[in-house]
Amino acid sequence: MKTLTSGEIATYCDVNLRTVIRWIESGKLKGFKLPGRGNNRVLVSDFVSFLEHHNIPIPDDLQSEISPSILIVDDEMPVAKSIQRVARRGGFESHIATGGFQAGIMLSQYNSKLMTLDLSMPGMDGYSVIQFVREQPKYKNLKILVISALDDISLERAIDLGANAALSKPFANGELIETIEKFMFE
Amino acid sequence: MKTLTSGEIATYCDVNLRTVIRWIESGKLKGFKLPGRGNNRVLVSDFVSFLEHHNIPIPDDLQSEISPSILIVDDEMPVAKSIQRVARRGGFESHIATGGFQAGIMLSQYNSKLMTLDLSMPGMDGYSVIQFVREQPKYKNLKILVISALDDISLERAIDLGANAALSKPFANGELIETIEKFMFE
DNA sequence: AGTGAATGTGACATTTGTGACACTCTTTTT
DNA sequence: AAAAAGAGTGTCACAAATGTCACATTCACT
Repeated sequence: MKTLTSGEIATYCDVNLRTVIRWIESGKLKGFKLPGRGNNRVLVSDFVSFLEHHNIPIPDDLQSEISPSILIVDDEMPVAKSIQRVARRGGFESHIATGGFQAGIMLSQYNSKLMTLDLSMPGMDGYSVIQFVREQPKYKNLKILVISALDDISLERAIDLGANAALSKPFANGELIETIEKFMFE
Repeated sequence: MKTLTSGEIATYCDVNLRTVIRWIESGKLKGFKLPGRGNNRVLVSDFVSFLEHHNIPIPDDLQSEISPSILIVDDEMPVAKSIQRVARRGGFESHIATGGFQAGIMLSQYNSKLMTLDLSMPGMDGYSVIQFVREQPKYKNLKILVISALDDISLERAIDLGANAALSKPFANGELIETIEKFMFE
């Protein structure tokens, strides 16, 4: 149930804020007003259907809202598959990347909403991945779920660097699906 | 997601606004309409490809939108920097990625026309990178220039997998700039 | 509580879309 | 060769949509 402000919509549509407010007032764009002074909010789903209805291109970072997917980054295929199974049972689409390069490409391709990340992949520094992603404004909404066999200190460091949560491996399926759902439903 | 109005395009093309609207309506120029009375907007990228398609010179201030750049993938910063120096002297913009993940993200972020790739980065298999990129239709026009200290057999294998050229390290600057220019100018 | 950024509002300035028609150039017809 | 037809573009006036600006208010932080 994520919402957008009039200003955000103005940015997305490359249009003046004044115009967005007029759209909402005239009913062209469905929205609602906050109690305060009547600041506007628009449901992402309403905004997306508004865009579709007018053939306006949909920004990349909203793509992940309408068809949210999970990117599973793990070099051990069996582990990745088992994560994927849990995700699928929860009804989520997911993709597997077994290397850093593939992960980068796929992340931008699918605009995933959530990325599960193995910290200790050979030759790939999970920390620097977290750090790098967090420097990119494009992925500010990406949720990062660290899944690692390392100790708690390491997990905490990952959180400090910007991961949204961390699970120690091996993980309990119940715990995993719970965490996934938390992030996928925002 | 920067967009242009019909008026701006009219100015760029030194043409009447009426004409621009007709282009859009007839489908010659891709665009979309705002909800209000149907004011037109055109994505900069669509406009640029429209210009290219009709051999119309591209205005300077749009040049930056498409200016092709080079992505330098090498974990050794000094080597990467030296490649970058050569590229800069040739007048090419370039970016450096020191890890696979960063390379993947940057490749999609910048409009890279050429990627230089070190085959033997710790924990990152250059071959699988080539293979993966070549499977992606999105990057079918990306030129891959392998720069590696490995033997000729390895370089040949890279070519077989889809690299466009290979240089052995250490490389001669003259040779490098020559190769870069060959690919950057198509 | 306080402070900077974001939002809403009104009045006003600009830009844009539309329709009808004129102009130019090329192609087709006579 | 002259005339006619056609396609593409420019011009004009007007209405509608959008942008701009200043300012008050509220929001989202510390």
